[in-house]
Amino acid sequence: MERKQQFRDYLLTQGLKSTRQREIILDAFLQSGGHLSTEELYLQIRQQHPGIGYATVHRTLKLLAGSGLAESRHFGDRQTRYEQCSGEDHHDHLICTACGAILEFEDGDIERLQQRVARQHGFHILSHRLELYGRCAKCGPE
Amino acid sequence: MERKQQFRDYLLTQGLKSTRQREIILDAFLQSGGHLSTEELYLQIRQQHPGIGYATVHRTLKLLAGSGLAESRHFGDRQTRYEQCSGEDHHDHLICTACGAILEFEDGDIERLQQRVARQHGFHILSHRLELYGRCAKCGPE
DNA sequence: CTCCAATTGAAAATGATTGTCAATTTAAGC
DNA sequence: GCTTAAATTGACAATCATTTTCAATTGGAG
Repeated sequence: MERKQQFRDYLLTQGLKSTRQREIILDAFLQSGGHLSTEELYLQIRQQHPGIGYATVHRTLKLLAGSGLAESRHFGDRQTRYEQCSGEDHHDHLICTACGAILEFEDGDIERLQQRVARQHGFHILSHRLELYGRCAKCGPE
Repeated sequence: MERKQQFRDYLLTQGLKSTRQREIILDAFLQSGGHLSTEELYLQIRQQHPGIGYATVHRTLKLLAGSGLAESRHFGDRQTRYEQCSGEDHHDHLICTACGAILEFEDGDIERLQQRVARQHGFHILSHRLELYGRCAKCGPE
């Protein structure tokens, strides 16, 4: 799988080593679908691999972020969450305050308007974060 | 001043009391301009009022958020920041990754597109957060 | 295979935030 | 103004997520 090779390449270029634990954590992360906190991933991995420590999961997630396979995000709560990212296409989030569901979306029109705002203020945008909080269709408007 | 009365009213409706400390903290907060962390406000207040404790500043900021005078925000770092808010008009942020400057802006067009996105996904938006990270005019494009 | 550097896992350290509690202060009722 | 119950304060401890430490282990280049 290409993702796994991308991670190994990243480790090589940084003078780091491939380990059994890092492979396991990478697998679990890729299978998980995204938006997991360190703790959630740790608990999940522990079921199959009780020997792997919290610190190792934490450190590996930071490596994944460095390699471009993961991106760290902070939503309302205090936990850092990591999501898979394909590398180029950016997306934003709809977050249901009732059930905690996280939906992703992209909107080129909004991005264009962001550029316009930045221009008006002499800014050069490097990245952005857009999160819409509310209630999803399932949970109803109130 | 109307703001100060708004806070006193809020305390009354909640069965809470006006105190010397809360007045001092409110004054300092209103004068500060906004985007302060608890620690920054605490350090500033301590210069004039060494007796006021960190916990009291922290608790009062939460009250201010409850009263609608302040809003808590999380930018990249782990600290909670509080900013003044007039109550109704929402604004978003341009954040310079070089010098840390925080600019505010409003853009009705973007808000309208956000509503469109929400509609498309069956969401009912209650609030949102939009932050544009980049380099400000002073710091230059790179 | 050897060896050095990187890695691991357990535990401790950190940093922001929140809780505890005895002493104090507020404000409502007299 | 005085009394009193309840809220508040401030110092300190507890908590929670995250990060570091360190001795033991492991990876992989030579």
